[in-house]
Amino acid sequence: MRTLPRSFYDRDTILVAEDLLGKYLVHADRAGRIVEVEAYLGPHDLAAHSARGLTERTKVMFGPPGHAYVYMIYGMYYCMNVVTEREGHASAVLLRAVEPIQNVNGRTQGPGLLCKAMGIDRRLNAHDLLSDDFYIAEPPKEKPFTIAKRPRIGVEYAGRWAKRHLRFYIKGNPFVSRL
DNA sequence: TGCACGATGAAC
DNA sequence: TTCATCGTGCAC
Repeated sequence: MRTLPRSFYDRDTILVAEDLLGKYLVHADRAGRIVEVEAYLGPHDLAAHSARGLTERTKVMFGPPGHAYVYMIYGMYYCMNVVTEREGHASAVLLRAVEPIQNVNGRTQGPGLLCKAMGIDRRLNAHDLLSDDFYIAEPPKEKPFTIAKRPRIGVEYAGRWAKRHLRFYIKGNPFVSRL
């Protein structure tokens, strides 16, 4: 499998989000096919963590593209994002669900369960995705699919940003967390 | 130094 | 609709 190059992530976040669908997320001996994601467009996007500026937690979002932004949510789950666009722009794509491909145990529907099943935790925060043990790759073979677009989950507080269709998933895939 | 609150998931 | 559970961010 071919690991996605840095240039893949150094592009418009919405394009990266849509292109991540169908790709393989690999961590150690585990692999999952990405079937649902959400785009967080930068400091101006009120639903994005980077909207409150550069902080200890969000500094990875402000860094170079192609790195993982992993944080703990509600004191019990981890969420994984892929940092996009040029350094300093602070945008990212949240991985919400994967389809089990290899050595994945348990449910993978939802960002928290996805990380649990893939063995992803805070140790992988800021990890470069152009590495040998944790990366995203072009799948060996891929059949055509339709991309569905819906509002993001759990960001009702973000005003008009909450209404935008920035969640993307593979239409008809049974591993998508929510329709 | 203290405290309110989540880009969740599961139970009721 | 409620709750578990804790790191982060900002108020004091």
